[in-house]
Amino acid sequence: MPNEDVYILCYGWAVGYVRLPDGRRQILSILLAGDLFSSKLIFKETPHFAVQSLTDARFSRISRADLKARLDRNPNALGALAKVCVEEGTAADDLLIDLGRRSADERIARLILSVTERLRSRVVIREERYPFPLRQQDIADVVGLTPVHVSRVIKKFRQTGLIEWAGGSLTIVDPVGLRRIGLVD
Amino acid sequence: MPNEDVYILCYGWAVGYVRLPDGRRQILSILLAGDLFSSKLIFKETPHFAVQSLTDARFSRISRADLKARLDRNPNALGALAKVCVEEGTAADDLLIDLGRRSADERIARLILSVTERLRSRVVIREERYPFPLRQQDIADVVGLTPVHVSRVIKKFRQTGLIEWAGGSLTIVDPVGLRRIGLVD
DNA sequence: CGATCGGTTGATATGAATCAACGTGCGTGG
DNA sequence: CCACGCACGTTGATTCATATCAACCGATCG
Repeated sequence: MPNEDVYILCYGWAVGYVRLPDGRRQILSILLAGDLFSSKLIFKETPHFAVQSLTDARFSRISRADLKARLDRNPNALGALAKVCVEEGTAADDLLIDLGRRSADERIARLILSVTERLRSRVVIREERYPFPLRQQDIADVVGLTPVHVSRVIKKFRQTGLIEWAGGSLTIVDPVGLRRIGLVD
Repeated sequence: MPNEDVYILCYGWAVGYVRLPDGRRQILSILLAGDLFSSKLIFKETPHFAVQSLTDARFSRISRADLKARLDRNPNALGALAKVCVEEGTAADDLLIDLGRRSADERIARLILSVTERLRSRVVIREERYPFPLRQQDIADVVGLTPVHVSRVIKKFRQTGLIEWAGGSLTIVDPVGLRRIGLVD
């Protein structure tokens, strides 16, 4: 159904996803505090995906009409919006390349790297330890794999001393090694 | 390098793609006459992908500064641009779902359906026969498969009487059957 | 007329999925 | 406080979809 409003995640983690009728799920984006659910929804009343929180979360609602009015009045707000759109688009393109052309190891390494990178630009990180509330099922649904395969890859990453991950918090033990796997580009 | 201009495909077919250093290629979008190379490039000087034509093609160049000026002056042009951005974004999301969660058969059926759908809205089609200049390698690079696997799937589609395809032109013999494979959503 | 390009085909290999069992922590209700 | 159920992760065995390798074919073109 059409929706009058547009949402921003204020606190916590969430994902934007699509579920097919037979149960398959694809996560389109991982949302962190400060993210619009999608810039597309500013101009599109009927969303083509759903949003679900992974942690306690808060979001705020903005009336689309208000937002547009403010955009018209404030010309440099437009530039900011454009920037958000571009970032969202290139993130989608990056994920496309991952899903189309990269191996499971590469995809998961890159997911970890990209999320920690985004995290680092927003919150204070102490000694390479990041909050990481994604379940393995969620990771699987981002990178197009099975949760059991994700489990095996993560196990390998742990055993080779690349990462530590327990209780929703992650530390990258060997950033160089992880980048060697993920940063083919 | 930064680029002052922005391009529109006027005639022919092209693809926007990324090539990884080891040769792997992922096509991000199939461009038809009338398409912007990418709406992202209006606000972003350094493109993150390359474009290559599949047929004879013509494109026209527009200065980014001019375009922005025109956009400022003409408020309902902004709406048109927004629409293009949204369409581009949802197309990317659709492909993401394909690559992450759908089988080879589904992906290829959907690719055929989506391209013919776009084609139908722009040119006159006679008796379900479409121009289709993609090579199997190109199809493979869109849907994240190998050209030889694409060949096998196409063979199956031909043998089961779904499509005919030869000499760069395609006809959908059994649209219902093709949609039954591809339209799980 | 050989060379190249795109496609086809068969044999084989392999990455990831599937199926199934088990473990472990945790919240909840008795 | 215990017992149960549930969610999540792990592990092993097996299967399956797709990749890889290699040969060949037909059309096109210089």
